[in-house]
Amino acid sequence: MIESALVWFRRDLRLSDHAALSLALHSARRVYCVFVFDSDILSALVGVGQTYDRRVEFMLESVRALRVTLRALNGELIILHGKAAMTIPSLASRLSVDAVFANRDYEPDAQSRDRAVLDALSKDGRTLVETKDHVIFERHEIISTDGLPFRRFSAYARMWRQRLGVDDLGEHVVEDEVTRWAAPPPHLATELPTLTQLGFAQSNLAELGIPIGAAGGELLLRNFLPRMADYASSRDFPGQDGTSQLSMHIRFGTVSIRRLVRCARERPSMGADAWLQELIWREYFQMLLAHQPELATEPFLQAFRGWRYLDDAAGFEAWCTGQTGYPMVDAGMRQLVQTGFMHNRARMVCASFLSKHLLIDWRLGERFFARHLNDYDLASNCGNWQWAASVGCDAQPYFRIFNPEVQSRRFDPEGHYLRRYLPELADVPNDAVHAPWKMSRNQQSATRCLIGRDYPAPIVDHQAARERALSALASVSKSR
DNA sequence: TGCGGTTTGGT
DNA sequence: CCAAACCGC
Repeated sequence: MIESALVWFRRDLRLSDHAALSLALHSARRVYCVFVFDSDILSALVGVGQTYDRRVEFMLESVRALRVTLRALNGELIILHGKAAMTIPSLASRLSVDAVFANRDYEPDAQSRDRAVLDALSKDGRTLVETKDHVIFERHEIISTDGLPFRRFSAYARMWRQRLGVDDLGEHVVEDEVTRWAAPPPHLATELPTLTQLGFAQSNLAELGIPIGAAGGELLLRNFLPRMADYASSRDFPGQDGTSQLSMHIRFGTVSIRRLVRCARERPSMGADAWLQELIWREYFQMLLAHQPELATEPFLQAFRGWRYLDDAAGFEAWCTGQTGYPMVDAGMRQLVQTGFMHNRARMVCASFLSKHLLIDWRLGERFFARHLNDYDLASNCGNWQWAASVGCDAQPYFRIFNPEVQSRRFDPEGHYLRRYLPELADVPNDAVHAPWKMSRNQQSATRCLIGRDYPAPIVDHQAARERALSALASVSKSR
């Protein structure tokens, strides 16, 4: 038992089932809690010209909620704004704690930050205790018999499921040790910065009605549980409420991943199984990136490293603004920019369109998603973009090219999703809404959707773009 | 979570 | 003759 500990909250903004907090409370007589608005991360966002960011607001409000919950248990949350690599060691020193506890973060930038924190702490004889919390299995726990990471998701998922036992899902209880909180010295800040102080303007997050904080995550989970059995069939339809809506909460740790897996296992069904499979995909990509940090910017397949994509500024602009002329692509992109979310079916179609139909570098698309996605996660985003671009680990075969019109007909037959984000298609009937360019001029007038005026003509012809992509990708694939 | 061709098994 | 299954890119 050590005398005192500091728990550093990062992307784990909850109190329940929290590995680092639980371990600290069971190891130290006095426990302090801190959250740092990391100026390195925030200024990087501002540096690329962001004036608003829904995630910063989500984080701010979730930290506020965390502080409320802590105070209700007679605890307190120290709140700092600065470079975490410097403020954490200096806070540890001011509080004279024996150790800092944090849940391990596997992203390359977080790894180097945490190494710097560890170095600084060690110089003063302190330690950084890192715990497993964000995943069920870390990168060395699920590997093939040759000691290397699995290159096929199916093999990885099979072992993941075989290995899973009750011990892996145990709750990291904190509620039984709430008497151990230490009151921070009065001169330490416990006030939240304002959005303006953090350097951001207000976004439309409040209008979107996304439940925030650990209570918000719990609310969404309870909303999903009765729908979970239908997940396998309903998740593919972007016009339906079939997905869990939990991705942002998984990203910020306002819900525990162990709790989610427990929920899936306690309610066996096709839907629960399909949902668990998606959670395993997440861990697969986390594991891959942890093994190979360069996958954040380089494709897994060597043959595509240094591959020259097309330089098509106009095409990229049309894609970003949802003006490609393909309704499923445009609806997805406009949903992304307007709400910070995009249904997964649309993500696949949009990613495929950029990398195959336009032959634009998947990294440009990855960066655009990074800028806008509320649930943005480096490992999942890079992994899925590489999958869609057919340059990744266990990627989609290069010859499988989504037809945006067919995807639209199959997964949004009534056009509900399309019309929600494309008001110019409001009067276009179902049989034409997936391919409005096929309407006659008379039909265009009658439905108040003149192609080229109210809604763009397709910027590329599907058939021609498909053949161009096939020959370009085939030449690379054959050369390796 | 492709597409366009051929095979197959039913009528 | 039809549609589902199957095959290779």
